[in-house]
Amino acid sequence: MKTDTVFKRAFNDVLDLVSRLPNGSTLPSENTLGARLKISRTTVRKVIAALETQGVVTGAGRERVVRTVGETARPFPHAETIPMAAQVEERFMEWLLRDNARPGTAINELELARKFGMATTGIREFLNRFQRFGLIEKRPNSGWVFKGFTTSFALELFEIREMFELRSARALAALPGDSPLWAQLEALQREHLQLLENIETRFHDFSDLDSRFHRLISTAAPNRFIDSFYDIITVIFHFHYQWNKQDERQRNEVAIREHLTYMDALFGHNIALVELACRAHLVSAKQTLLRSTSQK
Amino acid sequence: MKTDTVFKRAFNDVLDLVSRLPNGSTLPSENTLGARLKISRTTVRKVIAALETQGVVTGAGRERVVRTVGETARPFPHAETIPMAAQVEERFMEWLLRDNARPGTAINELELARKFGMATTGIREFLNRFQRFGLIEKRPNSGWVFKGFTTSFALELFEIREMFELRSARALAALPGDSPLWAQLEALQREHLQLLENIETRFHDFSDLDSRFHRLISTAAPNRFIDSFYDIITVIFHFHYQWNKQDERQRNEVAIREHLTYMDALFGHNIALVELACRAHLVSAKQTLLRSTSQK
DNA sequence: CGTAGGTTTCTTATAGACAAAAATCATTTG
DNA sequence: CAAATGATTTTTGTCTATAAGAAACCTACG
Repeated sequence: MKTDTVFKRAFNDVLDLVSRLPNGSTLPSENTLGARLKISRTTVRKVIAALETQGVVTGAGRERVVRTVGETARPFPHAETIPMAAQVEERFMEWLLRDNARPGTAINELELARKFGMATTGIREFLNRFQRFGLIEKRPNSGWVFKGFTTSFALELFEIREMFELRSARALAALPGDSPLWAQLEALQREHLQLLENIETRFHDFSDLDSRFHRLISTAAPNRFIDSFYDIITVIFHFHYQWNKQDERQRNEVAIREHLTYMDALFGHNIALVELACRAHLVSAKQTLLRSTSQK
Repeated sequence: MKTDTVFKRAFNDVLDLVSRLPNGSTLPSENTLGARLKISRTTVRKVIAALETQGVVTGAGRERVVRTVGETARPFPHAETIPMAAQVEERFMEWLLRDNARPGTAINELELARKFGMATTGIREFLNRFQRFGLIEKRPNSGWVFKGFTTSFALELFEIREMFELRSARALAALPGDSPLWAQLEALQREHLQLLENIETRFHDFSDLDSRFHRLISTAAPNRFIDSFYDIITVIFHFHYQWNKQDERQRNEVAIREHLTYMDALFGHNIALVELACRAHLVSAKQTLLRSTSQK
C-alpha cells in the first residue's frame, strides 16, 4: 500500500493556510487549493473531508466556511509527511557512515529492509537510484557491495567537479551585465556576508548555501549531465558535513571567504582571476573531503 | 518468480563444453564448473541433474561420465538465456524510436508492462536505472515523461563527451612507451585496418569497435564517473546506429579513418596533434548524431 | 457556458509471496 | 584432512495485490 504522506503534508499545509484566514471566511475552491499545494483534487477533497470531521471547516459544497475559533486540529508529525523514498537515503547514509564504512562491505537488501522497517522493493529501488553516486556496485544475483568512501572516490569526484565548475564559471563570467543571473548572484553574496557576520551560531547553514552557490554557477550554461552530477556533489557534501563535525565552524568560514573572492572575480568578468579563485576553492574543498576518506 | 535464465545459459554452456570432451571422460567437479561458468554450485547441480535426465551424463556422485554419442540434448533457445532486465532496454529503446519519439510523451508503467509482457516492478526498476541517460524524467506520483531525443540532448551529451575524451586522450598520449595500453591500442589499430578492408560487408561491426576504442582511451586515467558516462554514450550510439541506417557504410568508413588518424597522433605522443584529431572526430560524430535528432 | 463540486477510472507506490540462485553448513571419500 | 558431494538456509528477482493519489468524466449552479 502507498503511504499517505502526500495527504498528511497537504493537511498540515491547509491547516496552516486556513489559520491565517479570518474566522468565517469561505474556503478557496478545490481547484485553487490543488494548484497551490501541487496536488490533485482527489487529495484536496480528502483533506477537506478530514478538516470537516475535525470541525475546522463546516458547511458543504460551495458553501464551506472556515472556523478558526475553538481548539484547533493538531497537524500530523513532520516525519509522517516525508515520502518513504526520501527517508531511505537519509537512513542509508547514516547506516553507511556510522556502522559499516568499510570498503567491500556487502549490502544485503533483506537486512536493510528489516532494519528500516520496509519492503525489499523500496530498498531495491533506492539502491538502483543510488548506484549513480559511485559508492555502491551491483553483483547480479548476489547483492551489492559498498565500494567505500575512499581517497580515490574523492579524487575522481573532484576531477570531474573541477572540469565542470571551471567550464560553468567561465560561461558565467562571459555573461552580459544584464543577465538576471547577476542579480541572483548578488543576493547570494549578501547571504554569504550575513552568514559570515553570524558565523559563530549559524555555521551549519553553510551546507545549503554552498550547494545553492555552485548550482547557480552551473545554470550559466545548462547541461543536464552536469546538473545531475551536482546532485551527487550535494548529497555527498550534505552527509559529509553531517558526519565530519571537526573544525566545522572554521572550515565553513574559510569556504565562505573563498566563495566571496570567487564571486568578486566573477563580478569583475576577469577569466584568469575567476579560474584562480575557483581552483583555490576547489582545492581546499577537496582537502576537507580527503581528510575524512578511508585509504585506497 | 525469478526467471531461470542463469540455469538455461549455464545448461547451454555445459552442453557446448561437454560436446568437445571425448566420449566417456569424467565430468569436471561441480566447483570447477561453477568457477568456469561464474555461477553457484546450486545451479551447476541443477544443470547436471538436467543433463542426467537427458542421458548426456551418466553415473552419480564422483563417478559422473560424459556420453556424447547418440542424439545430443537440444540447447535452450538463445532468447531464454537473456535476463529480463537486459531485454527491457532493447525493447524500450525500440518502442521509443519507432512509435513514440515525440518530446513530452508520457510514459505509462502499466502500459509498458502490458506491452512487454512483464510486471510493473521490472519496468520501474528499468526506468529508474535508465533515468541517468537524461532522456526521461520522473514526476512523483504521476508517471515519467520522455524528454525527447532532441538537439539539446545531443549538444549537452557532446559537450561532456569532448571534455572527457580530450582529458583521457591527453593522459594516454603522456603514458610511457612501456605501458600495456600501447599494445592494446595497436591491436585495435589492426582491427580497424581489417574492418576497413572488408568495409563493404562488415560495416555493422563498427558500432562495437567504436565503443571499445573510446573506452580504451578512457582507461588511460580511470575515473568511475567518466566510465559511467561512457555507458551512456555506448547505449545512445548503439541504438542510434540501429535506427539511422542512412549512409551507414560511408559514415562508418569516415569514422574509421578518423580513428586511425587519432591513433597515429596518439602513437606520436604529440598532444597538439592528438587534440586536433580527437576534436575533428568528435565534431563529425556530433554532426552524425545531430542529423537524427528532433528540434528544440 | 464556464467554473465548481461529485463520481468514476486509471496509475503509482508499497507490501507480500515464492521460485531461482547463492551461500552456508554438513558429510563423505580418496 | 583436503576436496568433493549432499543438504539446508538466505537472499535475490519477479509476480500479484491493493490503498493512495492523479486524471478524466459528469453534473449542476451562478
